[in-house]
Amino acid sequence: MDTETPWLSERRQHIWRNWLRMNTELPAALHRRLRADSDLSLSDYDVLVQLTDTAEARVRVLDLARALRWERSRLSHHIRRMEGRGLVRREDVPGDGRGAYVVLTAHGRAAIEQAAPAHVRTVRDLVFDSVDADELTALGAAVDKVLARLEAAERPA
Amino acid sequence: MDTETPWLSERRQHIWRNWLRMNTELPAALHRRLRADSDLSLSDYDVLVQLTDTAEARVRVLDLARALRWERSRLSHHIRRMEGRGLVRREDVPGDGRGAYVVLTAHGRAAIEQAAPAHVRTVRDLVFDSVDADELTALGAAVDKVLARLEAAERPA
DNA sequence: CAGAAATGGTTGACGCGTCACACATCCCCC
DNA sequence: GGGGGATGTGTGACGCGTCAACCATTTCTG
Repeated sequence: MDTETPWLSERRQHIWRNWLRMNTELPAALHRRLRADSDLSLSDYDVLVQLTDTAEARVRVLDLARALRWERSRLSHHIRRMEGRGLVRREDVPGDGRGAYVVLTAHGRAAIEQAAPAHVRTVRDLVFDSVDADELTALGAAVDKVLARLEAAERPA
Repeated sequence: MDTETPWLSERRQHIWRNWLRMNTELPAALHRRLRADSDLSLSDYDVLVQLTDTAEARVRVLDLARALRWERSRLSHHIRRMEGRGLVRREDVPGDGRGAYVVLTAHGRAAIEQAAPAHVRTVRDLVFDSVDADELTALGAAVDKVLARLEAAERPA
């Protein structure tokens, strides 16, 4: 506990507020555009990306949760909903009676292949086209450092 | 539509993924710590900050929504819950029969005054202590540009 | 090989955010 | 001054994320 607990400087406060604002509005904008261009939510998209990244288009639930950094239960709920829309399906794991695969369906593959180009364009349009090379480098470094700090701080908890 | 619709470069993809990850984990960490140190959620905190920023500790609902960049209905729901916990209360607006003030209660003031120092420390600990001056400058610039692009892109919609 | 503990996954309840709509009040203009 | 639209706010339904508990299976340990 500091003796004074000073507030953030004017400048830091400004950066911090804008940072927070971008943090809420950028995903919201990406989400809106993705929904406008496809029938996928941002979460659906993330799940499908993970599935298409693997050769078999088939991933164990826990591996998927780890890759997405989602809680198991969140993933389970989401998979159930995606299954209902025919984007993925569950399959038993031969060797392990507890396990379950999440498998990309043909419909799911078609959905992400149709959605991906516009989404990538949106990301480039809203983010990468806005910042120049130096800023991007600094941004990447800052992000890496904050992430490292986050992991160090939250690990022992 | 591009003829090729190229994916993002390896480097950009890396930055982008880490950016997204930080975007989800930093607020989550802030939220956890705030909850651990107080009875406030991050949203509660934001609302209370807006109220303490005004001399009268009393703000019109619509002004509050604009300041927070929240939807009116979201704010309405949230105020109802906060009212139930005694953090704020609603008051009629004398001149305008439709309007409503959101007023900070003594309990609400006590809550944020108790929570703020630790929260500010958390922000400094997790963010500002991690990045050096140059990176912070670039980060601020990048955030400003993305925000400007976002507003330009979403305005006509 | 019998428990006990760990692992993989699901479920239910609850708070939150969004969307569409409802509703009252105010303002304007004829 | 009496509609008609605009403005300010609240509500209900629904999808999502979290938390705690649960169940089935596997693995460990004696």
